[in-house]
Amino acid sequence: MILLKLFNTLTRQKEEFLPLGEVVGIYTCGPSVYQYAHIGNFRTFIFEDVLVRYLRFKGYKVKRVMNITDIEDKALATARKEGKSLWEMTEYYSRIFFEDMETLNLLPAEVFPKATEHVPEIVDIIKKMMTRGFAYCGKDGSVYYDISKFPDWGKLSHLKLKLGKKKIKRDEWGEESSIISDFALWKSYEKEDGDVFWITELGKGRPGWHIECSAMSSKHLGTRFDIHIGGVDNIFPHHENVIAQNFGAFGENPSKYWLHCRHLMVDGRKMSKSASNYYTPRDLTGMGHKPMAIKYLLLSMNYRRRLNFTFEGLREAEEKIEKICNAIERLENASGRDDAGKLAVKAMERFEKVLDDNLNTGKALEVLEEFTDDCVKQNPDKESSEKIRETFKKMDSVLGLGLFSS
RNA sequence: GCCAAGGUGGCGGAACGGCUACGCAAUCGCCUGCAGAGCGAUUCCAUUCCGGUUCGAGUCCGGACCUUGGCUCCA
Repeated sequence: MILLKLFNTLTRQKEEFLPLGEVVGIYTCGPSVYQYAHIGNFRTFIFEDVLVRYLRFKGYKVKRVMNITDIEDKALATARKEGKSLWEMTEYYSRIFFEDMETLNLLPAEVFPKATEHVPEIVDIIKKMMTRGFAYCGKDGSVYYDISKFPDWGKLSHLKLKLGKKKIKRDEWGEESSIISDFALWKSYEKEDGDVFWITELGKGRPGWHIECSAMSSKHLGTRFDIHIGGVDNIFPHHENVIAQNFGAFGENPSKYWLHCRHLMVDGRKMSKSASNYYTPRDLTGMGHKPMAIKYLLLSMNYRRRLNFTFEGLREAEEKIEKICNAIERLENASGRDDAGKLAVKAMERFEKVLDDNLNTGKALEVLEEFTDDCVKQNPDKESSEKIRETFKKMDSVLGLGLFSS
């Protein structure tokens, strides 16, 4: 079997994918459920989906965990502002998220752990860090990670920051951004938290932002698993801190491969919630665009490259999908004489080759398009048209474009 | 400022140091009762700039300029 190569942020190199054990463990940073997820977020989720599908296609068993971040400063602030309870709000946006996943034909993860349902595990892992001397209790009652104890800090993001002693409890911009700071693992209760608190051995309070990923990944995948994925904006500080935490608690980096999906741009700028220049899947479907066209567009570029979202691109994606579906439909009544079976074999080989190279979905779509063109030009006989259909099915099982569902 | 990524036709985007993809747009045909879809053909003075290496550079080296991203909200 040809090996898949993946770009590991940790080493900044493409590496051959060699799993640690029988089942490939994948942890993916899921949505923060205080807003609608936008198609930039979904670029990462779609990439993850194709990776999982492709690994299964290659015969691996995969266990994927996708966390649901249902507690953090922004979520609390949003709930307060909208006059809703945190639970009410996160429940709503989680439901929407799952609906959107289905709309985009994304496979569900094996586990969708919620931060609020893992407080005992969170407390436990913080206690481990304290026992091992990586965490301490601050004067304000919060528990902080002592960054000076972790020599490898910064290895993932390659940032050269100065060691400082500024503590960050709230997830806000520090005034001196070039100074590394101890960050909160457990945030002591404050009035604005309202009814959101847990009474634990660490006192009355709530989990910090980064800790859930350490707690939930170690619970559901063990302290060492294969792949951790997220958007590039998670590299720093989130994943850097996750690595620090795991080292503090278990003495090792939790993941062998760290994959990061680059941002989706709109009009040449990053699509983000804070810049409010984003579209959600339902914005676009509401305008009459097909979900699979959105997906097609988001897959049309290798995940490590920036992709600029335009409506022209969306329209093109729509046309390409239609073209492919039309070609498949025609095969149904094929009654020609050409033995086109070779086409299918060749296309499949190329398809795998480009995906093996760091999951280049953009090129995979090109292969799919060219294969479509080739098939249309021929007049396949019954037998080879069956082969061709099978090949389309296989490709679709990896890309999840629902080519056969209409 | 520091750390990255990148600059290719009207647009989007490929390209082991050699044969100048491909798609969109545009034009013309074929097919069609009309439309759509499909097929064929055609058009377009493209590699940010300046040096260097080479028989040969979009590709390698050096230097500018510009764009974007990260630098404690974020997929």
